[in-house]
Amino acid sequence: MTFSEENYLKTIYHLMAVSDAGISTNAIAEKMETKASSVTDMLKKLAEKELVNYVKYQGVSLTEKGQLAAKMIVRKHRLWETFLVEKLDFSWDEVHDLAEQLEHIKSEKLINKLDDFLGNPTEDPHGDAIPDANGRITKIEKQLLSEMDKNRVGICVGVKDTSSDFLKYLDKQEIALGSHIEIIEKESFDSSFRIRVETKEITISHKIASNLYIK
Amino acid sequence: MTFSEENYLKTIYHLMAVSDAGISTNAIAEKMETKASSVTDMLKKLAEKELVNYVKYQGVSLTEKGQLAAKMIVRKHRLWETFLVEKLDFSWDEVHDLAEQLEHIKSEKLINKLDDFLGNPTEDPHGDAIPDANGRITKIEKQLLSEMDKNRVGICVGVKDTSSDFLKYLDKQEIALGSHIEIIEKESFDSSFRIRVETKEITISHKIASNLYIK
DNA sequence: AAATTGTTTTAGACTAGACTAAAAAATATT
DNA sequence: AATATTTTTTAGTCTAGTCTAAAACAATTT
Ligand SMILES: [Mn+2]
Ligand SMILES: [Mn+2]
Ligand SMILES: [Mn+2]
Ligand SMILES: [Mn+2]
Repeated sequence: MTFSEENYLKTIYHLMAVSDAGISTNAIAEKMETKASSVTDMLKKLAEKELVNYVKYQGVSLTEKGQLAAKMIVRKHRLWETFLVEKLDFSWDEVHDLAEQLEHIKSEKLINKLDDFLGNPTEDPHGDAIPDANGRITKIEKQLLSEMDKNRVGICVGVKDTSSDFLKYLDKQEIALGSHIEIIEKESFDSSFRIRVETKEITISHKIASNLYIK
Repeated sequence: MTFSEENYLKTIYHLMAVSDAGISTNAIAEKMETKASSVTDMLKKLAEKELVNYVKYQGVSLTEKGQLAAKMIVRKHRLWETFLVEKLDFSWDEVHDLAEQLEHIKSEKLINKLDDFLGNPTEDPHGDAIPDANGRITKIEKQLLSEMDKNRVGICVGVKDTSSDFLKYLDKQEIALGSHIEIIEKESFDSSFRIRVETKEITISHKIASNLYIK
């Protein structure tokens, strides 16, 4: 499988996690910053290889085979991110682009040894689940901070937006995975939140709150 | 720089280490298992980018810029090999092909952090020197076992042939980097060697002896 | 139901990197 | 010095992956 094929599979996989319906050509093109015509070409090729179910004009979905292949790429991506943060001391906002390269290294043995070396982690530095060697995923029940009520407490276990900008903002506010969070007040006017992070009280916008997962 | 360009640079670099003269198109083609015409095309492109000195029909050599670029690829290759053996517990005959992939990951920061993580090694698992971040190489004086006289003793510090077959043979004979070697006898008839490896006495062919570096 | 708008596919072109076959240049042999 | 052989380059073709522009189809509005 080529780099490009792998990137398409991964994109379709991520889009399927959001909407259950058939994934549209345009949605893929937009996410990959490419043109719809390029997507159509690739979908034909992936369909030929039985990695996707593709019917002209009706969007696309992964086959079982395609799903497993996609999961293996996601597995590699998240294990490499974990390696970079845990072992090489990168910060969580730096690792995504590197993992985009590393996820294409072809070797089952390598990734399984890396998995062992890291102690078989179940989540990556952004709180996202790492599929195991068989593609199995242990889901963690978590909730967006924006959907929680006043006075609730919990632990920050993940981020929805993993952009460098957002992660740096969280660093500045000293919000990290594992941080203890308490909802002090919800401002109905602008939907902002007054929260306590560990011992410190801060105000965050609704946008921030809707990108933080709490358990 | 593309994967392919990097592979050509690396090949030219390795060929230059052997012969000082201009590297021939055919030599590159043979080493890369490609066709001479493909090589010519690429040499033009690399010359355009000022990575090689190329004059039609007269072979090619690396420019300063090309040399540094090649050294950085070799650096990455050897650091990744070291990582695989030291940290992930691969054996020395398994890592080359993986490093061929990993050497193309683009990030100075990553490779320098990896270097630190490994304790800034100066040699890879095959005894080959690892260039530092500036491309500097600490040469180790070493000698082919085949060029040593009877009764000489030393330590095995490297292998010339790094093929999986040869390395597996060495494993079988319990010859490793660091092994104490003593030359007991040189058979003039077939140029074979009777040697002591640590405490064990064995006979090795001339071909084997000419692929072992001793210090 | 027809017309408009938006989406998707097709057709055709381009680039990188490979190949084969033929031409040109260099080298070796007589 | 002329001829034969080998090496290298050129010319032209192919594939993967991308793009633009046009055509086909689907969805929405009137
Ligand atoms: Mn990521
Ligand atoms: Mn992640
Ligand atoms: Mn190697
Ligand atoms: Mn090596």
